[in-house]
Amino acid sequence: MEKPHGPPLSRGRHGWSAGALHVLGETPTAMNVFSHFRGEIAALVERLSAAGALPAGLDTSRVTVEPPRDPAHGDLATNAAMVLAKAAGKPPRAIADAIATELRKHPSIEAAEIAGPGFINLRVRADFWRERLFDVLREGLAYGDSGLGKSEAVNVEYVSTNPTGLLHVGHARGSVFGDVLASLLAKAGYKVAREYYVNDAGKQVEALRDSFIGRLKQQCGEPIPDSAFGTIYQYPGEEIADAARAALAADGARWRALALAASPDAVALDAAQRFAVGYMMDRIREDLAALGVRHEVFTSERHDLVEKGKVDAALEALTGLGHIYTGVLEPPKGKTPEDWEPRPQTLFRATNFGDDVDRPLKKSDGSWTYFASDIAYHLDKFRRGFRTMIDVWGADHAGYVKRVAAAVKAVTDGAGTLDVKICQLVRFLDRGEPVKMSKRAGNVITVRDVVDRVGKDVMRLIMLTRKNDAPLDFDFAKVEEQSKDNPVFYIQYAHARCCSVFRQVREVFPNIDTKDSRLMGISLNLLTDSGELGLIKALAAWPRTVEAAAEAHEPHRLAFYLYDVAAAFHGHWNRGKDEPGLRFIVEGNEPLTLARLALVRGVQLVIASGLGVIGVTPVEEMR
RNA sequence: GCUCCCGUAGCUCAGAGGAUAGAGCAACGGUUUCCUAAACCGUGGGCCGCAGGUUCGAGUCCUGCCGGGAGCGCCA
Repeated sequence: MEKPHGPPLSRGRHGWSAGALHVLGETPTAMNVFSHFRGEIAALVERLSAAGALPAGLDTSRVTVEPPRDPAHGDLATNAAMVLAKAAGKPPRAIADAIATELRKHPSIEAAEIAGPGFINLRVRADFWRERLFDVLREGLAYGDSGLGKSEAVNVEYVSTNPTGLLHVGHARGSVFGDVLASLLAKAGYKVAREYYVNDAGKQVEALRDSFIGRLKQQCGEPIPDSAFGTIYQYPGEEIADAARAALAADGARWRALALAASPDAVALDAAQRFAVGYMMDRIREDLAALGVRHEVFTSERHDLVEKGKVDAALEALTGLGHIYTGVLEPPKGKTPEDWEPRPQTLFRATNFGDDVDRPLKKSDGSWTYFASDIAYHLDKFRRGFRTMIDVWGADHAGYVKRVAAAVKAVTDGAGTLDVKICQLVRFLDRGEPVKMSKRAGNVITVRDVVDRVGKDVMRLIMLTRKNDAPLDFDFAKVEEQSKDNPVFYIQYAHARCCSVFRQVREVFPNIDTKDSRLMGISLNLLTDSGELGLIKALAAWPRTVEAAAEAHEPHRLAFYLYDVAAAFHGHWNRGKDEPGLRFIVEGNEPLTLARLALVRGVQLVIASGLGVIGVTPVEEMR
């Protein structure tokens, strides 16, 4: 991603450890304050070693710099003294003393205090924080972009619902989660591929085809009752009737001939299947677009794997590695199915790679199992250059994680890693009452239904208000409420308030120039209030939040962060109600107003930047 | 029976191996009907399910239990 480079403003002006920073190779992207000072402290430890105050060759990899739990302790806390104590052969507090003494000489450090078992609490000078606000203004929406990923290729696969019906609400969470995770990783400097796996090879798509043909027959006048769909024909969904209508509208003669044929040949059947799958995928893509979810790669199980022989090839590879054998599985313990019979099967030695039992690769009719194509699919991703793969699945697939992770390990010979993110169920409620998920027989509530009702912004943000592996409540009454209890409203409102300040300032200062270029040229020394500095500190936490969320594959952290920033902003705004001197627009004092506008602009940019990753529109006005 | 996920304030949940564990709601007590936009300020509330272990340090990592949810040969 293109962004203006150039070192942070504090660099080089003072000369403290200027050389050491280069040794550490810190990237000149927007500063992650915490990793910045981690680097400073690591360099300092080296200098103390060189001077003989500490032993040489200390390992500083476990040194962390974090926000202290209690803000009263300062801006930053480091555990350096404690993690170095053992190797240095000195008590933590002695090391802390040495480090703190040096840190007090640092031009950006106002105070360094030793606390508890050997923490060093740092207070950073206000000037340093004010310069971080310039970082925000300079980088704009790109603030928070990170080089963390070092352009490493990562494949994120999400949604991947079967093309046998529409995208129902149950798929919304994984869709949003995957989409935002992909955006987040891109912001953190990874090269991301957004992928959808189309399961168009199994019996289910044949059943779709047959239901589609049934609908064709019905629409061509054959006496097939609606009750046949869901019984004789597997899929009852109205969308399959839509598909039939679309087919007849496009080429009536051709599809009528197929519908009325006594026994269609294989070519005709295949054409019907392709049409039905194509139609469903179009509808799914439309609904995903309405939700703002996009993919770059659609991999077809049938066309890209099976027909290209990649399933056979993958299984041959596994065989070559010695991970496949023929054997008989034990029945599942505790609950043996009625029709259980011991039978020799083609098995993958999953137990060698952390799974609990070996897994079958062939069905009794000799065809590959779904698991077999999944192995081929992940090998295919790996061969396309993705060592890191992330799959986003629904809770109902949780039991499948171990075997696929085992297969990835086996088939890539340990070189590929798979992280499966499981999204727990969403309970859709209205005023606390569960919402029925089926409208009438065979017609479930779709993602589109909900997006049409509440909008994509609400849908997306709410889906990130919980950790992926915790269940989530989606209450229609609550998410549409305009109050501070609604996180969507609360965050949007903070952004809208920022916009409102810029609109209103013209009434007081008709000719004021509030362009970023102007704001970057002013002095921020007038920002002295604790609320103002607190807001800047909140903004300065954005790069760290992006990096941490990306590393953990946890996009929900962005939503929580934005809520915190909004809370800090609303809190400061509210203080201005009682103390007019704290308001952003100060009549008769343009320099102060400009400094505060810079702060408002920073809040606006960071919220817009964060909402951008989440895929939510930052609104300029509440309505 | 086995596997995975969850268990943190009355409720819904945050919590990146660090200090005296946080937020919102609810409860309680006050303020305000202002116009800078949909309220604001404050208070109380906790064996972080239980028991061990690793660690200088565990809500966080490991093991075992207890409780809740999901899944469990060839479907996808």
